[in-house]
Amino acid sequence: MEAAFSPPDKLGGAPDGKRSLRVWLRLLTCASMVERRVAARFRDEFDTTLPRFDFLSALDRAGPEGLPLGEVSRMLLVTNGAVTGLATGLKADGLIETLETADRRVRRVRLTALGRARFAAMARAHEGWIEALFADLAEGEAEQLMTLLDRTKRSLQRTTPEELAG
Amino acid sequence: MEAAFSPPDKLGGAPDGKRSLRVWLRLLTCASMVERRVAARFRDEFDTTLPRFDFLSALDRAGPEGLPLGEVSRMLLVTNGAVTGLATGLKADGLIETLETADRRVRRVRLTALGRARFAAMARAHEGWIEALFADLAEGEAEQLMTLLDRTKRSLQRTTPEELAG
DNA sequence: TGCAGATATTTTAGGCTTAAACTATCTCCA
DNA sequence: TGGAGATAGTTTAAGCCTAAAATATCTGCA
Repeated sequence: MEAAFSPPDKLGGAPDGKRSLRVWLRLLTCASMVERRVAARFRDEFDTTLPRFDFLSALDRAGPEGLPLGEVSRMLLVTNGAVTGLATGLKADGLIETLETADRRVRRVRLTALGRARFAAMARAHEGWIEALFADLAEGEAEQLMTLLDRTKRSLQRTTPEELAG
Repeated sequence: MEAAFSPPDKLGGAPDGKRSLRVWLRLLTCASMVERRVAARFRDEFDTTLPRFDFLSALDRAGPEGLPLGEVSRMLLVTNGAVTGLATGLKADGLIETLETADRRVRRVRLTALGRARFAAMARAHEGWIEALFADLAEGEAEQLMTLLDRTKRSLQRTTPEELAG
């Protein structure tokens, strides 16, 4: 349906590649800034890290059933290896526990009571930080941004690794 | 970059905090996806990494004057320690060289001829990847996104760490 | 039934990052 | 002039990430 490449486009001034590049750099800068600040807060106020928070968040949503590590891996967009390490640490801290499963290859984990409590406090704080960071965006702007980011995400998903080859 | 967790999604009557959270998660997801794909390309086609490319890119813009490591650190938004390590590796590969400076605390570096050549090839490829990844965004959408990201960046900068305290 | 291939996780090796402590050098002013 | 404090960079300890190899277990089919 759609060409996998864009022809040279001299119509509007800057060529397409440059414009995409500028969008990407701004996107990256914003993401880095937020991440850095949030990570600092998590460290200072909860003595924890963002990946650990993300892990707990996934389990919080999953409820008492818990989740297999592979599922967590897919949700967090990180490799199995990374998840294994996080799970080890969180278990050592008593925030998660392992469940018995029929398939013994699978390691299904869920929050402990302590884990739930800790996560609730962190999530509340986290929401406040994000709200403060994005406070200058008007409601309409936020909606617009969200829509454009959705379109961006779809563009990224459509572009398979093979198409990118060159 | 870090993976996203997804908050419960209550469309419509969501309070501000939730909307900011959703914007942030989409932003993070997009940034992570691009970063992952670009990193894979750099590894497969040039046997290098994104941070190294970013370092070379900063030096390329700087020209024959080069840059002090501290300046690079500020441009890349990473700590001095990270920059020291990257510089060590790039120098070992013959891509950068150190310049004499009056202030002997300062280590000013610039691209070698080899570094310039390698960077040029990588930059060309990089631009193509980014263009392909964002290809589905119409010209107007890209402009709009850029504007909104600028506003976002300003909101982030306005929000000092102190204000974030809770 | 039994084995080949699929699947889930862990391990390993190597790179990046941070914060904080440390070294070297410079600047300023009493 | 000489030392206190600022500044630039390096080192260290610890955490996260990846890709790829290794383990363990399961499943399907001849």
